[in-house]
Amino acid sequence: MSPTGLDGLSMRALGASLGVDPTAVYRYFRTKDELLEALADAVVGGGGPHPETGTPRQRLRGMFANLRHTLLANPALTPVVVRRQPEGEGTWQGTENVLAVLREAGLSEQDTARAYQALLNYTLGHALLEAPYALMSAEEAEGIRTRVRAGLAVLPLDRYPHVSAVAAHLYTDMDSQYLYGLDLMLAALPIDSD
Amino acid sequence: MSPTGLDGLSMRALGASLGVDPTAVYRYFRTKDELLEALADAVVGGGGPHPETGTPRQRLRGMFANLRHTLLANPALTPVVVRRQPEGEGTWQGTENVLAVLREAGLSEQDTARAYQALLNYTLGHALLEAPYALMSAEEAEGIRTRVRAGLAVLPLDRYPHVSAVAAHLYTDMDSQYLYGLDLMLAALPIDSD
DNA sequence: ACCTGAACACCGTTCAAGT
DNA sequence: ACCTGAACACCGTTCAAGT
Repeated sequence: MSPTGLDGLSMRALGASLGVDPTAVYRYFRTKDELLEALADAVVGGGGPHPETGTPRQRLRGMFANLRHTLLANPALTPVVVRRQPEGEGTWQGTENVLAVLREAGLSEQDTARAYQALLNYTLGHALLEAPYALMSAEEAEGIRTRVRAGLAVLPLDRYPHVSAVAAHLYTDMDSQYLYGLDLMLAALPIDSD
Repeated sequence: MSPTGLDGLSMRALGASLGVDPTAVYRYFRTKDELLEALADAVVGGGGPHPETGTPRQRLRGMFANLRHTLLANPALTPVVVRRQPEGEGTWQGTENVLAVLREAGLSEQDTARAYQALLNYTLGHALLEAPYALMSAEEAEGIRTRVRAGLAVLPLDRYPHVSAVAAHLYTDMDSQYLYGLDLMLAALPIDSD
């Protein structure tokens, strides 16, 4: 099995694919980590003011689904982007946008901060969790989920009745799993009803 | 900086600390991954039937807070445990317990599966996210959070008014961040009121 | 100014050889 | 049955030397 993700990016492999000595890269980046940070910055870079429409909940839903999409656009870089300390235009603009929606929906400063953090941590954590799957082919990922469901369905019925009963509904696609959890959080936010 | 977490566990380092040739370990484990799986199994092992008390929400809260605690008890192993395919007594018993509470609280099979998945993904993702912090000293982790908050508070007020306003409430301790998000999800579950 | 190539201090893993 | 030690194919990184 050839290495995937970040393991596949070695300074030697990079040099080879550039047709250059592996150590030549050190003229431009002091360490491999610095190179990865630069790549992570490029991934995040895009975010403009991005005005979403609809109810507060719909706008928040769009913003975080969008963040998840950005994080998973280059799954090999997902861990690097997620662990990056928050900094840069894009990050701050994104934070400001979310906080504005929460605040204008009637949440207190405390609740705004807590809700933002909860939604952010959920999205970052979920991206970390699914990055390895995003790195494989769709068939490969589906194969794994199918195998897990089959394993669950075959458990002794007398000891694990509920697991057997709902096994077919578990380990579905990651998109709907993410959105279901996101909607739970959004539904519980103390947003003014109008 | 000496390597931390899994990077610190090399076959050579392991051999040295056992006072034995590095390759001797290969008599007992075929690969390093197999060794790590065995360690992950040991981490998960404990879970008995574990009857919690209180309302459904309280019981679910306890169960997932408990799972997070188990996952972070050995932060270096958190990624290994989280990515492990579900298997073994402990895992299945834990799943059965959660599903039972959800089902008995009046959720449909579909909703039971989806709610379980959402709570599980949130907890696994959050553990992945905070494992690096659990690996450092409490002072070190607090130092990082303080620095991030300070960075946020110092942003230009006219462009990021909401960020500046709530900066002091962001990046607090991980325990309350986790519990706040967990409570949001639990609050939104369609549980029978009695 | 930029690239090369040898070298250092590491990895995981294999395998013939020792006891 | 268990351990050793050399070896293979890798890493990230440094640095003197070349152009």
